[in-house]
Amino acid sequence: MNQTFGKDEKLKSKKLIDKLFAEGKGVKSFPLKLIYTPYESEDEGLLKTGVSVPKKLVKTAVKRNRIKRLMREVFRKNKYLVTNHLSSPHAFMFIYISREEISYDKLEASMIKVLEKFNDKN
RNA sequence: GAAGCAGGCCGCCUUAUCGUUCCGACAUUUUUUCGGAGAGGAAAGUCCGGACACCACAGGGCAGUAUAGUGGGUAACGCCCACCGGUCGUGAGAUCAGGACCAGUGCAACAGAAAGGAUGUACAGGUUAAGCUGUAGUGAAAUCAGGUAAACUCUAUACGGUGCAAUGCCAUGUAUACCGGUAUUUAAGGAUCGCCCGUCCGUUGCCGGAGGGUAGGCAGCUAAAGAAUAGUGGCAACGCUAUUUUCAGAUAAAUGAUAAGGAGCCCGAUCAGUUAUCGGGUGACAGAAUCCGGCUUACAGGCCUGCUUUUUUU
Repeated sequence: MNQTFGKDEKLKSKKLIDKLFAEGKGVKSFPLKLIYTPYESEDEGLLKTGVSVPKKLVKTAVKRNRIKRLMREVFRKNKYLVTNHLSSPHAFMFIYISREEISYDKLEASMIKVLEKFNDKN
C-alpha cells in the first residue's frame, strides 16, 4: 500500500485554502478536527492535505512543529482508509484543537476515528 | 581537601524500518532506482551596527535621538581590548552615563538665627550713627561661597527615510490608478522625511499610448567582512601570510516517526563503607526564512584551563 506523502499530495494553493475555510464541512474527534471540501481539478491526485496548529493554543514554534510532524506522520500511515473509497478530488485540512502536547499513539487513534467518520458521511 | 574568582567548550550516541526537502547520476518524460547533503549556541528578543535594495542622488534650518576618561581594534557600532581614575572585596577580581554647575534656571535631609536678598545672640573692638570689624556656636559648606547635570541645560561627536512582504522579470487577466500631447486653472493636492524653507510633479476636459492592484511562478537566495589547519606580528581586542575546503535554502513552510541498545544525571534497594550490582525516572532552553558583526534574555546535565583564600599533611 502507498504510504508516501509527496509534494503533490500537500495542500499549497492559497485560493484552495480560502475556499476550504469558506465552504468546507467538518468532522471532529478530539483533539483533531478535519475540514474538507470537494474541488475541481485537472490533476490526477485525489487528495490535497494540509495540517495546522493554531498559534493561540500552542505558543512555541518547536511544539507546533512537533505536533504538525506527528499529524503528517499519522495521516501518512492511515490515509489508505479514505483513498480506497474516494471517487472525486477533495481538499483536507487537519486542525489541532488542544493546548496540550500529545503522544503518537493517542493521535493515531483519533486520526483513525476522524477518517472513519468522514467515510460514513460520504 | 574545602570555599571562591575569571575564562573557554560540549550540549546525547549507535543500529534497523517507514517517510520528507534539495542536489547529482542512469534512464526517461508516468515517474522509478541509486548516491550525497539537510537547524542553533542562542536559529529567540528584534535592542544597536553594517552589507544590499528602492525612494527627490536625499540641500539648508529647527526639532528629535544616541554617545561621553585616554588610546587602540573593526566594514561599522551604543560592541570589544588595553591603560588611568573612583567605589566595593582579606584576595583572585568585580563595577562605574568617568565631559561641563567661574553661562542661565532649578533642587537640597539633619543641625543652625540664617543655605541668599540673610546677618540673630554673647563677648571684644569701633563710629555722629550703622552687621561697621573680629571671635564663639551649627554644618560638608556661613560669603568674590560650596554641592547636585541617570535636574533642565551647555559643549563635542554621530544620525535622510523605508525595508527582501525591498527590488527586477514572466504568464494570467480585470477595467481606469499610470504615461505622452493639448486646452484651462496658478494653487487645492501629491512626490515613503516630525515641522519649515528649497526641489520635482501638477486640478479638470479632450486625444493618443498600454499599464497598476490582487493571487501564481522565476530571480533576489546564499561563495561569504565564509570555515578549518599551520605559521607569524601585537600585552590584548585583532591583523597578516600560506594551504585545504564548499558547508541548509523551505515557502500552509523540509531536517521527522517508531523500535531496540548504550553512556550521562537523579532516586530507591543490597553492602559497615569506597565501590559494585539491580530496579525506576529524567534529558533543558529552543526551530533557519535576505545575509553578516554585536548586545540582551532562556538553558537539564557535563568537561577543561588559569588564579585566590583557608585547612591538613610532608
